[in-house]
Amino acid sequence: MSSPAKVPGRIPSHDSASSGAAGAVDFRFSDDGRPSSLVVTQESMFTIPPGLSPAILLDSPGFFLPAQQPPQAAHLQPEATTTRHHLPPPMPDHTTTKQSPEFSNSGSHHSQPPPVAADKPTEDGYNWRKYGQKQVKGSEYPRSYYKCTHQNCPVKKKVERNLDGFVTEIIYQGQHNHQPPRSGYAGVGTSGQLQPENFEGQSGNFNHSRVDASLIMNDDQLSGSSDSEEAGDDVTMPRSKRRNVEAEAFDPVSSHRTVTEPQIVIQVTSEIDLLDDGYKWRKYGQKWVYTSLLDQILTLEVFSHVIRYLYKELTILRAN
DNA sequence: AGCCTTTGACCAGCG
DNA sequence: TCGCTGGTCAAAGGC
Repeated sequence: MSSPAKVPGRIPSHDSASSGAAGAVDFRFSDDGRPSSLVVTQESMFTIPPGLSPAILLDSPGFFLPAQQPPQAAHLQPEATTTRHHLPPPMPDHTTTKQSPEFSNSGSHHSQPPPVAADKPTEDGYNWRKYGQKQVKGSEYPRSYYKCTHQNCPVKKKVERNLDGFVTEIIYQGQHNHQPPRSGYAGVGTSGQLQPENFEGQSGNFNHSRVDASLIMNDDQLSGSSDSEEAGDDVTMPRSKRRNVEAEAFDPVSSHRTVTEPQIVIQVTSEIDLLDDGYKWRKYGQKWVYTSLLDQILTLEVFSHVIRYLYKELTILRAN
């Protein structure tokens, strides 16, 4: 990536004005004007599949990956009252005794959930091997270096976590030349990796059987906000400031309170029965749930809004 | 046994 | 050339 132009942007996610944290993504462009990389901040909300180029993402309705999302049958929950337990919990760092906010307040009477694997790379569907860690100048937190463990895969990523284990920044480099291992997310195992193939060809497949998307959006973000500027009015906010705002939005106290505003929760199925949310679960039943055609249409509608919003925002930013 | 993390050393780019 | 810095290597140890 040579002399990239860094363009800040935001992914509309939770109602950041209330309690949700906004995922943020910086698109970087190479000299020829083509998107070259993504920098994702506050990763605990969204994980951008590292194998996808920004250009591909814009064409792909299913590019949001939950960092840790319990697999569920696809469904919509309009007017639902939800708590932030829907949020993928951040991954605590074992080197600190502090509990992540999500754990420390997730139900005051819950027993302490077992700590997630130490310094575990983000659960974005790929397996990573940490090959270094360093305290970089100008950064408050140590930076960890990961390589994709797939054979001959050139993808690397740099992850910065704060003392609570929250990912404060993640930078992907390169493109995967393979599909994510189907056997599960990072940390689940390394077996079952697929043979290298053109992953890009699959990127737009909305019905891909992996967990392809999980969005939690409020009504404003669904009802035409993509046509207004309000959703992106802080697009020009400096990244550092934006990060501070996001940090505030992730305040442990506020993030746990019950949210009463109408929300629509979209969760797309996963093949795996991995409920890696920090708690231990015992499965006591299984049942086929048929998603109605209406639900599927609504799901596509939501993603359509998101993609249009992102594309528009990107276009505006590039024009400036 | 195999894979992973840790961590000090080493390397390369830059001013 | 030297020092600084970010990135990578690789041995050691853990799981």
